[in-house]
Amino acid sequence: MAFTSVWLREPRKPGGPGRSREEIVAAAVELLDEEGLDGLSMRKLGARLSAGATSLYWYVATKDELLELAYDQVWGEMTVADPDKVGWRDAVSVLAHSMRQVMLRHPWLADLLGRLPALGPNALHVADRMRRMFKVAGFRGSDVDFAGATLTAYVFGMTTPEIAWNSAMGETGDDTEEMRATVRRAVAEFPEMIEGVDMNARADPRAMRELSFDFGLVSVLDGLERRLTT
Amino acid sequence: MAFTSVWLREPRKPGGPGRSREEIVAAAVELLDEEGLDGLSMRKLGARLSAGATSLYWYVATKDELLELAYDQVWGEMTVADPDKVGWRDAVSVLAHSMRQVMLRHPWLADLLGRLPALGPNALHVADRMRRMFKVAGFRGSDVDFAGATLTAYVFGMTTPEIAWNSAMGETGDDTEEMRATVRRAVAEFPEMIEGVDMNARADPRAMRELSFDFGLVSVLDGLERRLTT
DNA sequence: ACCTGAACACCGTTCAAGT
DNA sequence: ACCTGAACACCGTTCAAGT
Repeated sequence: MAFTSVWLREPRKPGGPGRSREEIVAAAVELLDEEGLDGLSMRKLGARLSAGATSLYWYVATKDELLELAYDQVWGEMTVADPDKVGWRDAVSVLAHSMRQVMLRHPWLADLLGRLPALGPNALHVADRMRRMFKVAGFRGSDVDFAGATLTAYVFGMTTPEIAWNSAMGETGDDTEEMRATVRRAVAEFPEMIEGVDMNARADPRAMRELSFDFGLVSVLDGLERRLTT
Repeated sequence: MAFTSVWLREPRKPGGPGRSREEIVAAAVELLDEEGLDGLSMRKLGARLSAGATSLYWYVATKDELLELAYDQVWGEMTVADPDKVGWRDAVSVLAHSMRQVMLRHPWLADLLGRLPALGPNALHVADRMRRMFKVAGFRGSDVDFAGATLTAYVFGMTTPEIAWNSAMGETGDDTEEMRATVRRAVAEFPEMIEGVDMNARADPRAMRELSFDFGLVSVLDGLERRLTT
């Protein structure tokens, strides 16, 4: 009914007997990394902690709360540089690359971003530092938020399809050759698309994605920088 | 095992007795619009077509195939302008706004983007035309794809959180006042964030999101344009 | 060719009951 | 304070059987 989040209510007092929140979250992240979002069920997580499936409900009101916790946990892996030392453009750039790497390391993140509120301490810390970066750059007022939203939208939007591609490939094995043939067939009636598929035929897809990410990131940063000079 | 998609195999010959694929897809989109991704189950969709839950498996191999069909269906709602007539920047801009509107109209799209392959005719048509736009702009080689990826990443990444916000608000009712208070509490230790929350306190959130989207879109377009002048 | 119902192996969550 | 098992109301998908 009301807007809720794990972070908006008091947690169980830690330090008692029984499992700790950290233990549970760590196990959840493990399971998510191994089996993906669909692989995480309360029963499986319970088993991994050698507990009954429903014991978890003592620590967590709902599965979504558990996901919020796991979510914030990995936000802690982001690298935030100090814009006063390295300059805002480098700081933002490092953060963007770091966000991408964390997402690639935890592919289930893509499914959660934008679906869950990001009010955990780690997520807030990153957001706080990012605001700082754009203020150092010279943005003022709402533009600070707009710039931040633009940057994260880009990174998130660029990395999500990359993850999907990875996992599609992971399941298929690396028969890139055969699948390119089928894609070419699907694309047969679209002249521009044929050109695109053919052009990328002999490129290394992994390297290509790095190039693409950097191309877009530079574009976004240039475009943001332009907002400052008027 | 192998990489699959509805679009890569022959459909049931249409025109026979029984339900048509269009009928089923239309019902699926309806149900998705009304109840969201979690609201669509094979049983509910079957009921809506006054059929047994499992009858659908005659037309569709799996639920994901059904989603692929619904997915491509709404790609058909995108507005694609002719860059030779209106210029590449306007054409891209119109497409970007259109993508956002379609996503807001079908919030479940956000959950599917990047999760499913987009090999349907409507999605390919849009991609084809977008490639055209960036070629008219002057991009060559892989840069055409990079520019397209950047643009769609931005729109997708920007609109996904907007949808999440909308649905969170939809469930809560519009007690924006109370929830801003709780957010402020969560954010208490992060000085930059406090400023951000306070600043936006009396702004109309809906108008704010339009502004934010346009700010970012102009930035992305400026940044892309800059790639052309070197 | 098309549709059905029963069945299988799962889910998240509640709750009374145990220690 | 913490944990359990049984139970409820769901899932997607398979398959033998019907018309």
